[in-house]
Amino acid sequence: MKRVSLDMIAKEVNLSKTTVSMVLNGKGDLHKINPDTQALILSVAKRLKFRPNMIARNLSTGSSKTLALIVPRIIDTYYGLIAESIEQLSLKLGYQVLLGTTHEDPVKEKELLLTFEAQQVDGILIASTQHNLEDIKTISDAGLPVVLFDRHYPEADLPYVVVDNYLGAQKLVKHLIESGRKNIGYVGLNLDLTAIKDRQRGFENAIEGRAKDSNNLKIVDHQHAKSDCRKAVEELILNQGVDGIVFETHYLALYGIAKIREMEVDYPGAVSIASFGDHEVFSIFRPEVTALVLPVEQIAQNSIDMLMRQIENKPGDDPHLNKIVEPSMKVRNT
Amino acid sequence: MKRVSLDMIAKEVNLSKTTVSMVLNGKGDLHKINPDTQALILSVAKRLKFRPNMIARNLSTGSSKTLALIVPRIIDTYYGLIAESIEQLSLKLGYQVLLGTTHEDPVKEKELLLTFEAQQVDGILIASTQHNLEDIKTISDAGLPVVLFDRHYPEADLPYVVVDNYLGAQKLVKHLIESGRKNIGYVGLNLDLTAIKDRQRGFENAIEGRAKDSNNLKIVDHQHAKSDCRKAVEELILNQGVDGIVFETHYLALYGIAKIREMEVDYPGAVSIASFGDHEVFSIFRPEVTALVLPVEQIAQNSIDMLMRQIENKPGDDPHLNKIVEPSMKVRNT
DNA sequence: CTGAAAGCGCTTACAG
DNA sequence: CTGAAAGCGCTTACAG
Repeated sequence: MKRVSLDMIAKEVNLSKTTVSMVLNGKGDLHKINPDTQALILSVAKRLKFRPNMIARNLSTGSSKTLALIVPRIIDTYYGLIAESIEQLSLKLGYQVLLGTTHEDPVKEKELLLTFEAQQVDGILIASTQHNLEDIKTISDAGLPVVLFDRHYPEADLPYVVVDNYLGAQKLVKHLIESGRKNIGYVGLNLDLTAIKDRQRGFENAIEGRAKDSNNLKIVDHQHAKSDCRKAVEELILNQGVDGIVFETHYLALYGIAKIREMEVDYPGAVSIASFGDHEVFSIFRPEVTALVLPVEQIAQNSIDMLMRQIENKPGDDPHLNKIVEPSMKVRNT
Repeated sequence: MKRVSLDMIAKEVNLSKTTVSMVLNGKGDLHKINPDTQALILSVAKRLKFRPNMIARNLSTGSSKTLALIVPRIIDTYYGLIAESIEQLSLKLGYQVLLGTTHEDPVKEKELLLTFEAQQVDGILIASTQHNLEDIKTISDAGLPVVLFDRHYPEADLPYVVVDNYLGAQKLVKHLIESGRKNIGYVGLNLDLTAIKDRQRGFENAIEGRAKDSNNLKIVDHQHAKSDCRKAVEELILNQGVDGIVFETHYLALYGIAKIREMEVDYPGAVSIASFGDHEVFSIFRPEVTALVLPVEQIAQNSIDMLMRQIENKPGDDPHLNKIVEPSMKVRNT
């Protein structure tokens, strides 16, 4: 594939690469290049369909104009939504985004981190498995901007943007209580993530004082989430007699709803539910499912902002960046 | 950020960059470099945590080792799944993937195409809006490998991998007929895509001979898919008295199911449904939803294969590549 | 207002 | 078995 280069244009117009480069980078006026010269260069570049070789430019400028985005999985619509936002925002700022998915595997995550570093990305946005602090630290210390989002390492001094999971869980419980529920259950995952623990703490704390029963808190194995969740729901309703259930994440809610529908219970009359995290089908279902919605655009925007601040970092400006974003209730019919 | 370069290693071991480069690229034996020398270089590189600057390598080799993936939207789980597969496969082959989403906007698509080309990607995988043949042609003719997937331009001579939509629609109808349905309706989108038209043709053809009524074929505006789909379902059931409905895509099925559930009909007893394209919730719903599943891994695998064949293209090997992949019925309870 | 030249960090054909 | 040197296609400090 023979592409037209700066050099070819320079020859065509009988000027130096320097001049051509300046003009084509919009620095013509800055360098006081003759307007006619500029017009000529521009027109020739257009005629020849010149597209600069970004690789060469990147090598020269030391910036690749690409960001890396690492998420557990892209088909999780929560991360999918964030990915879309980030892609849009990056593009607007002139950055491409490289995508990587870990499937919660720290080894895969480590590989991705190293590869992206080698690819000279200008920054990394990562929803980590939370089992790679070492590598992330190393990369960050080496001067490559990193922002943790959704998942962070509380013990580390790295920029992050996360949801207020504790508050979120409380909001869910509060909503159920206010709608008259007296005996609330919870179905959560056995994942070793701060986000998850915060949700469980939030639930336990909010439930305080009310018919509090540790059997109302069901933790299911994330490997067998579907069957275990169905079992948990059954127990909560049959044995614990709950009249409300909080699901720790959207897909647990999905599993739970299916189970409830099969059971002989008045739903959402006798058993009402609320999900931590929204899902596209929640507003399609009848009854529509009440959920705590996580502000994905805010997460994306803050993450990008934080990353850009680091990328454009003036030395001395060492911002201890972090942002805790507030989720909001979307009360629907359950 | 000061990184260690080939040069630093060369100085450290008192050898030339050439030798170091060869060894680090695993070509040591090929060039008969002394094994001890090799061992030394390797160990020093490791100690210094050398990571080659891919940008520099790319400029030198003329290959960026990155692929571009362009899809309408990543939160559509169908494309999400394909994206995940492609990402995995690419990584295995040593390619990173750059992501772009068009949201069905040809202008956005064109921008992405040009940017990726400038970024020197080694190949482009695209589920096109089907309104950019010119640009794709130009890029492909310039020698940049392109594979169209899911959406193709039938009039153009470009490599593609698509689903057999015509056959798929027929399978859906056949299934409904075989399960005793006599009066089948269809809800589709007003999109100007070959895939869509093939589905509608497939339906019409399969329904031939049976109580065929053009009012059984409802085309809804994709801008107001939700409300229009609900309306269509209502008409099909109330006015047309259908006992089975084929939905042209997973989200139409989602909308339709919600509507059916609200209506006073025996579902799936009196009205059974089947969806073109699977969705994660279909197996969670009770009853579980019958769907035609599109072989995403196959699509991903074939697309990558086709792209790689072009990338490694020996001149003279000008393969008219294309693959039509077969969808399969996943019969569940509806 | 414009250009010659060095440099970004690699790879590789050629030479010995 | 190893190295000097050119080259990939840009940018930019410096000079005039």
